[in-house]
Amino acid sequence: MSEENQTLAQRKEKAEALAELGVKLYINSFKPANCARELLPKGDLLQPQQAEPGGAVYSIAGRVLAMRKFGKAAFCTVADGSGQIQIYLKLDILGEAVFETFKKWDIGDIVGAVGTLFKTKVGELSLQASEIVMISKSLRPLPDKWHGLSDVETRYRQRYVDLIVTPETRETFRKRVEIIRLVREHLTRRNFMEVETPMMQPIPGGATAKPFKTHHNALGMDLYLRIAPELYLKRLLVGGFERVFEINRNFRNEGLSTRHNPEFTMLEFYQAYATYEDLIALTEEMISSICLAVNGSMKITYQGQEVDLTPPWTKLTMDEALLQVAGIPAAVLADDAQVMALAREKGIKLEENAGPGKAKTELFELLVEDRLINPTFITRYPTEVSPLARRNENDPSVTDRFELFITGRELANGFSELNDPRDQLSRFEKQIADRGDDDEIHPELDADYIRALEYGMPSAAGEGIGIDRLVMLLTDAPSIRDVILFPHLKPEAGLTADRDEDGGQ
RNA sequence: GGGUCGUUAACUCAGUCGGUAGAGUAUCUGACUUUUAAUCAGAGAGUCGCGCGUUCAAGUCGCGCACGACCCA
Repeated sequence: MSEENQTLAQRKEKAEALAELGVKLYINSFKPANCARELLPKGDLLQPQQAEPGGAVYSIAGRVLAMRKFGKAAFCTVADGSGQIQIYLKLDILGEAVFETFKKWDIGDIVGAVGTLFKTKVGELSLQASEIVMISKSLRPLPDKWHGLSDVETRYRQRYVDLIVTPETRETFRKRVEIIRLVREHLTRRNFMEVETPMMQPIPGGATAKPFKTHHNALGMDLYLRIAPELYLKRLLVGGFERVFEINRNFRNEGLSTRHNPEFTMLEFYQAYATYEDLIALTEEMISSICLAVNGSMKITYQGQEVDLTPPWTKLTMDEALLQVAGIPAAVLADDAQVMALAREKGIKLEENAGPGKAKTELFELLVEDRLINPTFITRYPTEVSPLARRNENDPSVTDRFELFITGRELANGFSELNDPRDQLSRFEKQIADRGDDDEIHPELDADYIRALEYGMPSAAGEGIGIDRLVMLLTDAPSIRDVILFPHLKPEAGLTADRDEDGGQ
């Protein structure tokens, strides 16, 4: 014990002292009948220093966040899941013995109180406790009540502490839950059915990314954590489920950044007999209405930038974007050789087999993406970079595909689906032939997917929306780690469980 | 992978030219029965991220490492 920090040692002593007074430290018999949010409005009916007429008895439970002690009386700010309420403890009412146990309370303890309501002379509704209980004794001190917890590493590693002391963090994750609920509701109302497809796949398909590899012992085979659910969802279209969606984790074995976490949440949805234009309309309506529901306005601020999500949103073809936003002359865009030359001139490294489609896409990423602050759909993506999208009827070099950009970031990607098994097979084969030196990316031929298409997949359109990025946008979060409860970090050095000889129960 | 910055008490942070480690909050003791960043008086609390080096002397200078943040690839 002597090796620990002082506070931890002192609290353990207090815990022992309480135990000697006959107070149990970790009970599960107290069930609060009320919560802060429910009681607080009752204060509107009271004048300062007035007790609630009728003297109804309420009970609450929560964590002590602050204490103001006066020798023979005290105020405690207690937080439960719904909010905060103050309890008032008085020697006269509780009696010597109980008040003595209260003196061993600490900030951070989870306690229960039973009592009546009154308003203090400064006008704060308070529960005057007639009974108090210790529900769970806290052994570690909470961060500074005024400055809070600002060390981001601790906020990510010990999210539980962050959630206790940072209201903004609680708010962000409540919003996240609400956003996902609204997405689900939006699609369900339109007769989409929510499904679950494999997270472990023998062939990681549906995107180009490095997968995580794992091994199934009983089957004696390698499996990959999915990089996308796309090919399974489209198998369901073949099966006759005409509108499906999945909100779940994808895994990509790549770098971490403020926009990338190795596991992230993706919405994918597929609608039979629809085109990418239908999905553009759906996306615009869904995201703008969710923003309105969550933020009370379609005009928001993201990291100091004004963003207006009021529909209709801008729609530009990739060529139009390159012309209007990047100022690349139409004559250059129309000439494959000039496009390739321009890309090289801008320092873009193109693989030997890369064509003008790849070059345009790279130029777009370099010169246009960052500048698309208000929502913008970019359409007519080159076929070369869209292995799963349907070719445009009039121009087979581009696909019926779009991506959505907001605050310079890709938020959604959708297209009319390729359902011709012959075209799909040849594009898979090209993808495999073009595989670079990178052994970690495995474009493998998913023969079963081709077989599924051979049974006939209805015409359809499908889309993926990055949920984490959507939540970042709508909660004004600068980093993806701020919208993921437990983001990935390297293990903490030197962390061991405290195994004090008498610390356990 | 590269660059920049950071790591000092439980939390938030100071620490000058290299010369005994500081504050506020929290904690502990005492006073205080309507406070709310309660107040007043007193006290305790440090592996200065880790290691090596330079020096009579290192939180401070140098090198390496760990972890984190941001930027770049």
